[in-house]
Order: sequence, then structure tokens, then C-alpha cells
Amino acid sequence: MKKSLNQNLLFALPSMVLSRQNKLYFHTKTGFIEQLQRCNNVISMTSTHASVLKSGFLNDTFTANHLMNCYVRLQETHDAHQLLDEMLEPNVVSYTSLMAGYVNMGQPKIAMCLFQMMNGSLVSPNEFTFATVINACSILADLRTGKKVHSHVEVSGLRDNLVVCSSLVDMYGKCNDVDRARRVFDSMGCRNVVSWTSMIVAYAQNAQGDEALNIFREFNYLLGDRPNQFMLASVINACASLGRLISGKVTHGAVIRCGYDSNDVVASALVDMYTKCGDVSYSDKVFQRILKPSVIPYTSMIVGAAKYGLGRLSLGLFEEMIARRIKPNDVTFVGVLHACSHSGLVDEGLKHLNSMYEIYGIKPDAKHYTCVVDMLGRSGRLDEAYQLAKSIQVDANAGALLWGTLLSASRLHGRVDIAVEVSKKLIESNQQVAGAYVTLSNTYALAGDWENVHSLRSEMNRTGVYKEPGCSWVEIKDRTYVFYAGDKSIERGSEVWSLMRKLEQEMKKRGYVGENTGLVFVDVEEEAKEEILSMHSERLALAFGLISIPKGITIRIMKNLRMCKDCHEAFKQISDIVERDFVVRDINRFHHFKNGSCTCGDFW
DNA sequence: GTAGGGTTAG
Repeated sequence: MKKSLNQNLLFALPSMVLSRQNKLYFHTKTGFIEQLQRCNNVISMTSTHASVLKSGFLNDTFTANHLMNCYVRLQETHDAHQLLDEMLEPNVVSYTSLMAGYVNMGQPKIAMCLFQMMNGSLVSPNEFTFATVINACSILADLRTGKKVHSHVEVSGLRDNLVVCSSLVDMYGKCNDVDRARRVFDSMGCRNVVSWTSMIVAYAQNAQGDEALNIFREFNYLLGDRPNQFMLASVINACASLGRLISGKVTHGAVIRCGYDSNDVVASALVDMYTKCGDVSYSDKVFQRILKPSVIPYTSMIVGAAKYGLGRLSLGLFEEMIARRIKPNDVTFVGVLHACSHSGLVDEGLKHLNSMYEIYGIKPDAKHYTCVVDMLGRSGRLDEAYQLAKSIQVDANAGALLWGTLLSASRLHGRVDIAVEVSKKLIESNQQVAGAYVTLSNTYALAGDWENVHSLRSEMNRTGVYKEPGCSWVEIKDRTYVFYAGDKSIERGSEVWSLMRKLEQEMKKRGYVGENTGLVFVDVEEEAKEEILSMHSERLALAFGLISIPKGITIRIMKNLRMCKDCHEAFKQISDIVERDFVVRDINRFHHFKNGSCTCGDFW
């Protein structure tokens, strides 16, 4: 029969008592608690537990809670749980601290079970309990339970509690219910920087970056508080998701002025933002300034370089981080494989796939295999890619990505046979149906099989399958230019088209041929052309922007600026990083000029 | 004993 934790300790007790005899006999409740607070390893913990047991103080809930908290702190949740089971009168602190322990140990489900168990007892939850269990729902993105807990909060008299409401905002955000998050946020009588950050994150992580920036503006305007590193990292993330280079740079200025530029998390967000906003060289400059980059900034930079086709740079960074004994994670390998895929480094990619588990103990999963399928597919090794895809066990979402990847590769290399098989899989499983139809149709078009193209189009019309037009956008100076696939009426459209033709000629001159360049159209139907254009419109718009922005307007204005010390430092650093034509505009926004001196506060 | 941030393949 299994012995209880306390029974086990009784067996261990005699030797412990003997070795610490003199101290133990004089213990008081306060003495035990002080001793427990000092415990920093399991051996001293076990010994103290034994003494508490012997003294009889274990029946005292307050002392037992300290004991349990100590187990939780040492990550011995199993022992802490056993202690709770054996407590005579566990109270709200006993339940809540164990719940928090499970959440911190990555076992939020057990925390939720404990909450249920507690509700079945006579103990009522308090604000700490609610914040903890809501956090568990948030980690699991469990909206159903989250709503139930929310109702419980409403009747518990804690609906005005700042921490509970902030955790509700966060929970709804993580469960992709932004409207509910906003409703809770709006209902709050009192908010702090955490509640505002939770709302910003809720918007940013649910593809509503504009709203995230609006609410950040509101925060600055209403509160005049300085944002902290959490808020700034979230705002930078929102800029990244929108491709808003200027807003990103302005926020970068705020980061420097507020003194968070050496923060690892903020720097990672900046590296990622500059990549997504169109300039990997800024990312590199920010990255170079990080004194001791951890795995995440390294990964951001590896992924960033990979996206720009700088595979060798990605692999060099990977080697550098290994040499610095920084352990890669699963995302790092996604970046490495992505880099190999986009730079045609197939053999090296396969080598990295094999080393993942063998050397680093990371088991490749669907996302890694999807990268490898993409890598083999891009390089024309379609049969191997197909074989690999068939051998992977995936759930529906990962499957959609995997087969979608193979389908694109089949189209790229005109492998109608594989494209047909793969589209069938996608359409039958009701995944990416419209995309599958269009890509299959384009594959037929590339092969000159117009009969099948037309029959697919009729089938799409008959079954009512509609492909949302692709959309991309780019921010140039203070304007956002939006491009929809197939929309020829875009502003300054004729300039875009003429620039595109120039680029096309330039690329041809340098030896690019075929549709791999993305700008050279093959003889396909109108819709297929539009799809190819939309894939590249972002880069196109960037190129378009670069030749349209007037330069050289900056130096004179700058000389007249009188800046406070903080702003001057921010300006010096940021001008190392960004180009001057953007900087002046940003710098003007960093400052308020009153009576000839500089006051800061409004980032926008 | 409680709430918030960064990297992920087509």
C-alpha cells in the first residue's frame, strides 16, 4: 500500500532529529516559517517538513501552507499536492498556491481540476484564486471554461478587481474573443499598465494591429504614463504584424528613451519588426547591439535572414549560437530549415533535420517536416517530398499546411500528377478548398491544359467556392498603400506597372528567367497572373517607395533641434540604425517644443 | 498565494 507523505517522513525522522536535535526542540511556529523561507533545496526541505510534523504544527493551516508553498517553490508539486490531500483544514491559500504551482510547472489542466475540487468544498475562491485559474484557461485557450469562471467572478463580488479583470482581458484575447476582451476592458473602473498591455496584446495577436496601435495612442494621451518594456514589446509586435515601418521606428525611439533597448525581449521584437517591415539590415544592426542574445533573438535573426534569402547568414548565426553554447529550440530549427529551403541548400537542410534529435534532443514535428517538404519541393525533388508528406502523421490544421506546401511546389514545377492528388486530399478534407482549386487550376494552365482549367472554373462556380482576393500593403512615409490581387485601379497604378516592367527587364538582364522571379508572367489566364502579381506586390511597393521618397531634407532641420539629453541619446542610437530621411520626421514627433526647450511624452 | 511582452513552415 502507498504510504502517505507524512508516514514516509516519520520513517526518516529519527536520524534527522538526532542530527539536528539541539535546534529542533526549541522551534516555534515563527521559527519554522523562517526556516521554510530559507529552504532552497529538497534535502533541507524534507528535514524541515519532518520537524514540523514532529512538532505538531502541521495541523496548523498557516504553517502547513508555508510548507506547501516551499514545495511549490522547489517545483515539487507532487509532494505539495500530497500535503494538500493530507491537510486537516485546507483554506483558500492552500488551494491557490498549489494551483499556481501547477500553472508555473506547465500543468494548467491540473490547476483547473483543483479549482473544481475547491468549489466542491466549503472553501470559497478569492481574487488570487480567480486570477490563477483564469491564467490556466488562458494558457489552454479554453474559452468555455474561461466563460464559466467569468460568470463565477461576476457573482462573487470581484468584478471590479483590477488583477482579475486584467487576467480576463488576457484570457479572452488568447481565446481569440477580442470583443469580449474589449467589453471587460471597457467595464473596468480602474486600469493600470498591465490591463492596457493585455488589451494591446489581445488586438495584436488577433490580426487587429491597427486597434492595438490606437489603444496605445489612447494610453499615451489619457495617462501620460511611460510605457514599460512589456507594453513596448507588444506595440512593436503590432507594428510588425502591420508592416508599419514608421510606427515601428517611432516605437524604437521610445524604447531607447525609456531605457529598454538592452532588454532581450524588446530587442527580439525589434529584430522581428524590422524584418517584417522590409529591412533586414536594420534587424541586423539591432541584433548586433544585444550584448548577450538568448535563443529567441538569435532565432528571430535566423528567421529574418532566411526570409530575405540570406541562407548563409542564417546558418552562420546558427553555428555562432551553438559555439556560444546557446541551446536551440524547435522554432530555431524551423528558421534553419526555412533558410535552407529558400537558399537551395537542400543537403545541408537534410543534415540539420537529422541532427535535431541526434545532437540537440529535439524531435522534429509536423512544422519541421513541412519545411523539409517545401525544401525538397522547391528544388524539384517532388517525388521525395510527396513520399515524405505521406509518411507524416498530422492533425487537420498541420495537414492543411503540409499539403498546401506540396501543392505549391507541384505547381511551381508543373507536376500536374501530384497537384491533382494533393488538391483532392485538401478538398475532400474541406481544408483550403478555394486555394486548392485555384492552385490546381494554375498548374493545369502552366501545363497548357485549358480544358481542365475551364472545367475547374465551372466547378468552382457551380459549388459556390469563392477565393478571397490576396491582399498586401506597405507603409511609405505617412501613407499606407493597399494592393488587392486583380485590382488595376490602385492609386499611382501606372507608375507601379512601369516600375514593374523596368524591374522585369533588369532581372532578365541579370539572367533571371521563368516564373521563379515572380515578375515574369507565364502565359496563363488573367486570374493566375493576378495571383503571381499579388505575391510580389509588397516587394514591388517597397521598391516603388524607395525611388519616390525625397532624400536630403534632414540635416538642416536637425541642426535647429534642441533636444534633452535622453532624446539626444535616443536620436544618436537610432540614427546609427535607421536612414536619415525617416529619422527627422520621427525625431520631430519625439519632442514637444515649449519655450525653446524640449519636453518629451508624446510618441505619436 | 494573483494579471501583461519577443521567435514558427505554404
